[in-house]
Amino acid sequence: MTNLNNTDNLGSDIPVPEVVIQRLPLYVRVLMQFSSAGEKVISSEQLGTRLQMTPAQIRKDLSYFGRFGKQGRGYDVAMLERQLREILGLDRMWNAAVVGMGRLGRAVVSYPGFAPEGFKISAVFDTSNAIVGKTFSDLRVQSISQLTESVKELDIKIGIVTVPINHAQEVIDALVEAGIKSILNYAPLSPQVPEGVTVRGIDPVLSLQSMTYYIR
Amino acid sequence: MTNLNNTDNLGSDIPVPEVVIQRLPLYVRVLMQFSSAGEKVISSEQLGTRLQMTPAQIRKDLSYFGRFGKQGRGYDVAMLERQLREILGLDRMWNAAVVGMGRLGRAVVSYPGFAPEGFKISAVFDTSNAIVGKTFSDLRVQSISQLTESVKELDIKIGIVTVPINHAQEVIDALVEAGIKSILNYAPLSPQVPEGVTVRGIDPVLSLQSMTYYIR
DNA sequence: TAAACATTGTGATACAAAGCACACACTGGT
DNA sequence: ACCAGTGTGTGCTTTGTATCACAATGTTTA
Repeated sequence: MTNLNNTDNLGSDIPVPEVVIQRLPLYVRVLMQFSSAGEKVISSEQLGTRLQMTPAQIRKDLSYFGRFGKQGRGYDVAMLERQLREILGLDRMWNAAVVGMGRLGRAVVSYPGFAPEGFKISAVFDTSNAIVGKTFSDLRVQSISQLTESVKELDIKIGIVTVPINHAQEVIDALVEAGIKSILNYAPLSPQVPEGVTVRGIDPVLSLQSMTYYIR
Repeated sequence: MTNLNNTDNLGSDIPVPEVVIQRLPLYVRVLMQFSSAGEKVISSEQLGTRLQMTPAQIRKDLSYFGRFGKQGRGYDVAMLERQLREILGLDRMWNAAVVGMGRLGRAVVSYPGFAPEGFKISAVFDTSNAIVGKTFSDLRVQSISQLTESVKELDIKIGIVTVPINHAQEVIDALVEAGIKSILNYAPLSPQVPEGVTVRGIDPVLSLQSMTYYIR
């Protein structure tokens, strides 16, 4: 143990490519699997096989954030998972609001996959008065006009859009207006958002439509 | 260079990048919007604004497949949509099988967005005997052991996986075994598949997990 | 303690995608 | 019939991403 004081180029401000960021959660997921299989250590090679990518790429990706491995050995599973979670901001809870309480919105609020990963749906909204006031999964549906207020009060940082396509853009505008910077969009359109706001689309039809190219 | 004999590189076999293929459905979507707004003609600039990308990129993408525009004018909306649909193989119907008839699977079969785009869910399966035999949306749940047979009989080309994570890999193996080359995977894992099989994951948690990086 | 082995971290290199910029082609007005 | 205006298609340049390949550093074995 000669020099562990590796404060190097970590503070450098070249931005990390977005593709890299998008891969980190995949690493976290595999690490969880290894962890629950009782493995203490993992190599870039093992990670690579699981994710069908080259070991080199994984090492490069990780090297953007620090030096987490040990030569001749690999990465400590628990430690690497902790580090990656911290980098991604997954070491805390995030409050989300769902807008659109139709069939899809109700499926989303009752989806059991969010909570274990630290995403809590703390408020739900709808544009239609017919639905406002009803309760789903212990959440009373609020009018969209109360969005800004609730966002502040409940410290909501994520918006999930499950309204029909014809209301999607206006709802997204409202979320942006309320200060939301991260939006998960289930509506089948490419919304217009100002710079600084991140939107990720969930769109099974788009996925299918690009797959058919390969089986034509 | 006075050679205008441009019969060229359209038949060339350099493969079209996958990113390009994935963008084509976005173009189709915007074209539909323009079409139903009564617009007859669209420019790469207009397309670009809608999709938040540069006009040049759109023109480049399209040029992989032919010359669809008219200088000084733009693209004929109806014609370009037809062309792109043909390229993507969207000028026909596709039969799909859903495997996993739990909460998620049932949501998927009753999702009204697939049919209008030519994706028909023609059979549904489950691994559990408790569910086999029941009927959802007019489809009788079959045992997974009948997969290969049904795939042939009903000309199923697409598999949609909605089983819990612990059964996902085996179900995907079964689909591959049955000759399926295109899989839409809702289970939160990166499955192992042989070369030649395309998998697209639908994974809201992954999307959220990479967004939090930017709001930390 | 030393030698054989394993695996990281990274500069250099190769490959891929995006954007620029302009010749060319079409349109519409006079 | 011409000219001004517009927007495509594409070669070239720039930017971005993935891979290679190896020195450095750790582990294991005897």
